[in-house]
This record gives sequence, structure tokens and C-alpha cells, in this order.
Amino acid sequence: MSVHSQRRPRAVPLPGISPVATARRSDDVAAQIRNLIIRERLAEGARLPAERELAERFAASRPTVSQALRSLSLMGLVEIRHGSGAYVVRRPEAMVTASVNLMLDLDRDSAGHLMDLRLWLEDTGVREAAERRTGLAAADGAEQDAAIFAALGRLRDTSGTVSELVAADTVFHAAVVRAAVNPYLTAIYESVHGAVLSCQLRSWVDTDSAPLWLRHGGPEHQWALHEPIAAAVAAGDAAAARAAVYRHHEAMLAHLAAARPPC
Amino acid sequence: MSVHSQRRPRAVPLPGISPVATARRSDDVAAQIRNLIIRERLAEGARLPAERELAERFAASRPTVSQALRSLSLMGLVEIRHGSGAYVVRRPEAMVTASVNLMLDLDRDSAGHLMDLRLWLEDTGVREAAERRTGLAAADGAEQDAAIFAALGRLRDTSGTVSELVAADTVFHAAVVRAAVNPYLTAIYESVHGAVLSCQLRSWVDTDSAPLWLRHGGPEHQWALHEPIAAAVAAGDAAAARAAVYRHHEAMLAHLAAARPPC
DNA sequence: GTGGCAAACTGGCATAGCCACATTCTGTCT
DNA sequence: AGACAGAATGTGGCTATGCCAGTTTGCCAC
Repeated sequence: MSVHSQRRPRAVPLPGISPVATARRSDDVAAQIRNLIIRERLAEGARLPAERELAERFAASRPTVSQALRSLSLMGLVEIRHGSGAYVVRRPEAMVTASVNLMLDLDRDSAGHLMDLRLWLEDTGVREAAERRTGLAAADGAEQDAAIFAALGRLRDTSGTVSELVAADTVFHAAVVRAAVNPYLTAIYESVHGAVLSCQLRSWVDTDSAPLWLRHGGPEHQWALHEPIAAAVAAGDAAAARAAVYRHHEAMLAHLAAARPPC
Repeated sequence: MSVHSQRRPRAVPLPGISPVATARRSDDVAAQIRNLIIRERLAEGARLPAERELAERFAASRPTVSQALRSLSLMGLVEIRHGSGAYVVRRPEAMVTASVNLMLDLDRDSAGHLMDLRLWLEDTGVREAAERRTGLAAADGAEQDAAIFAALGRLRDTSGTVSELVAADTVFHAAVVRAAVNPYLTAIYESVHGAVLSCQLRSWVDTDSAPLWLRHGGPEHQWALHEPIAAAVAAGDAAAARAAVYRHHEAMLAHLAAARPPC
């Protein structure tokens, strides 16, 4: 496929000036449906009217409504099931994941940057989670602590396939970051973590055979790496939590480097 | 508009099981165009063939190709100009911005969480930027330092409209975070910052009249708040940089609280 | 009660055509 | 010759209609 050359450079957008109108019916319809879902607080799983009915109500054609619904699908607001209908979901992080994956594709050699960011986000998460402990009533962090230690126990008892180990590891770190009780931080961390995993999966031909390094040291090693994080967060010791996170990261990098070139 | 109730709960996805095929032609076409742009390293501004021609090459109909292009448009990979064509762009952060805005809409009362996250991201940025100084040759950070101090000078000399002041402030903080040279951190920070601004703009009826608090203290106050950040980063003093960022944040919060309820 | 089949929705796609917008070319006027 | 206005061309946006494929539902035979 050949590609034509550029015709005219795009004018730079002036600050404070925006297009007078969307001028795209499907975008307008999408915005209306989006606002409807948000304003009416439609529950997850609620089914939207059929495309034909929506088209009639919006006084638009069916393809226009279809395009609007697919935009919302990409944004993680609805899920379209062929032959069934469009259902409300709340998965705004889906777009973050897609975006991170796209950035990863756009410049290949940035896997290191991505792993750095994951470390920094977890660093922030444990620090804030620990500092919440010092300023709050003890009971407030009990729920998060329970989730963290449940994940820790599952990580210790898991001795199955590598994919199970990865899943338990993912749940643990997500629980730790979630203890900072910031939904944005949680969503971004999970997206970045998922992107790192998918990036690593590309270099593993088979999930359950290649990454020997993950089992390096066995369950007791896993415990030694993860338990200090949980303990420091629960104790409200931000400095110790950060140090434990960095130790875990260094150990993982060492194993990764020993097994193969990074990603 | 009425909404039907849920018909049947979605089956839980089993681990290791995914749909046998996308089964959506437009998604397949979108993926092919996306891979084409990435593999062929198409330059920004390059024009893709017309929808009619793409449809012929992909052996698909024009609406299918159109839908694929619009998906790529939402992902920030192409820009569609009515009457002209589809042009390659590299704006993967556009999706992050849209996603953050969507999350903000989904739960209204989370503006505080968003501002927290912005603070934490800038915290991370200045810390890493400063620590890069200690481990690297001095010349390596010269470019970032130049950008930071240029923005700082512009911030000092700006005495025009409030929107100009906001713009200068945005450029400065972006330059600081950019000094950590992590494209993901930069993109996420800028998206979050933009979301915070748009959230604040909602409560300002007029950009250039309402937010008196921004000019509080005048230029010398702006200088006192921002200069320590730049100086600490350039000096490689991570602790001082973090402290300066938190001081700036506290001052902003104080002004915000004095003027009006937060966001 | 259970299993299977058929009819009714519902979304995905193709085709054809028209309109709005952008670009380019051309012809006329200065 | 140069500049400008208008036509011609190319492009995406939308509509309309129809058919196909997947899903859901309910009936019916067993």
C-alpha cells in the first residue's frame, strides 16, 4: 500500500478556541448516550435499546447510532454483544490499557520506561497507603489490610502453573496499590502492570514453560520478597514499605536479566 | 428513553480462554492499518489512501473501513479531516486524556483524588529528575534544565490574562516532569493535569474573570513558589525538590479554599 | 422435565446514492 | 503577468435498504 505525501500542515490550535460545533452526528449521539448513562446512573449490565430504536429516537440513521455505540465501546462505557444488544459497563481503564499498549508499540525500546513507571506507581501507592495508617483510625485500613494479606497467603500457597503464580502476584500488588484508596492511581497502575505483562508475554513463546525465573527460589523466596511490603504498609511505615518495594523490584530485575535480555 | 433490564449475567471469563476470533471485520481492518502505521514508521502528517481505495484493497465495504479509521482516530493514531482525508498523527496520550475525563465523569466527587494523583506524579517526576542528575554527566540534563528555566522565566514575565498565566504554569510543571525523561510519566501527568484544569474550568464561569486566587501575591509570589522546584531539580537535590513541590501544592490548595469550595 | 428446533429479535456488513467540505484548477478581470 | 472568483474534482459524513450471522426465546415432541 502506498501512502500519499502531506498536503498542508495543520494549523496550530489557538488557546481558548474550539470548533464551533462537533459537526459529526455520530459524536453528538455518542455524547448524548454517554451523558445519559452518567446522569441516569445506569447500572452495570443494563441493556440499551436496540440500534433501530435508538436511531428512531435520535432521528438518525442506524449506521450513525452504530458508530456512536462503537465509540462508547472503545471508551469502555458499553459492551456490544452481537445478536444481543449493547450493555452498560464501567471499564474506563480499558482505554488506558489500550493507550499504554499503543505507546508501547509506537516506540519499541520503551519497555524499560514502562517498568520504571510501574515501580514508581507502586512506590507512590505503598507510601500513601502507609501514611494513611498514621493519620487515620486503625479500623479504616482493616479492609485493605485484609485484602493484602489474603493475596499474600494465596501467593504463598500457590505452587501450580506459572500463570497462576503471575495471577497471584498481580492480585497482591494490585491490593497493595489499592490500599492508597485512589481510584485513578489504581486504574493506572493496573493498566501499566497489564501492559508490562503483555510485553513480557510477547517474548515468552509459552506461558507455562519459558519463564523459569519466576519460580526461582520457590515459595519461600516469594514470601521473603512480598511479606515485608505487606507488613510495612500495615504498620504504617512508609519508608520501610518503599524500601521493600524497591528490593522486590531489584530482585525481579536480577532474575529477568539472568534469564534473558529485558523484554 | 427507557432502558431494558439485564437479561442474563455475563459468564465469568475462564483463565486462559478467550474468544475464538474477533469476528469483526472493522476491528481487523483497524488492526491492519495500525500495524501498517507502526511497522512502516509512517511519518506524522502522512496521508492515508482514501476510504474508497482502502475498501477496495481490503476487500471490504466503505463503511467498514470508515469505522476502522474512526477507531484509530479515537486512539490518537490518525486524524480524519472532512473532505481531505485521514492523516497519521502520534497522539497516544489523547486516549489517556479521554479516559481520565471519563473516570472523572463516572464518579463526580473524585476531584480531590485527581489532584492528589497529580501531586504524586509531579513528586515522582521531580524526584527522578533530580536523581538523574547525580548519576549522570552534567551535560545530559542541560536540555531539560534549559526548558525548565525558560518556562520559569516566562512564568515570571507573564502578567497578562489569567489564561496566559495558567498556560505558563502548565508549561513549567510539564517541563519539570519531562525532566524525568519517561514518556509514559509525561503523558499521564499531562493528561491528569489537563483533567484537573477542565474540572476547575467547569466552576469558573469565565476564564479571565473568576479565578482571582491565581494572581494572589502577584508575580513575585509565583516566582517564590516555582523557583525552588527548578533550582532543586537542577541541583540534583531530590528531597528539596519534593519539598518544594509539596509547598507549592499546599499554597495552591490554600488559595483554592479561600476563593471557593474545591472544584 | 429435558432436549432440540424454529421463529423473532439484534448487531455486522454490503451496496448505492446524496450532501458537505476541502482542494485544485481554470478562466477572467485588473 | 498577477490576483481573484468560480467551477470541477476528490474526499469523508450520512442516509436508506437489504441481507446475513449470532443470540435469545419459547414452543413442541419425546
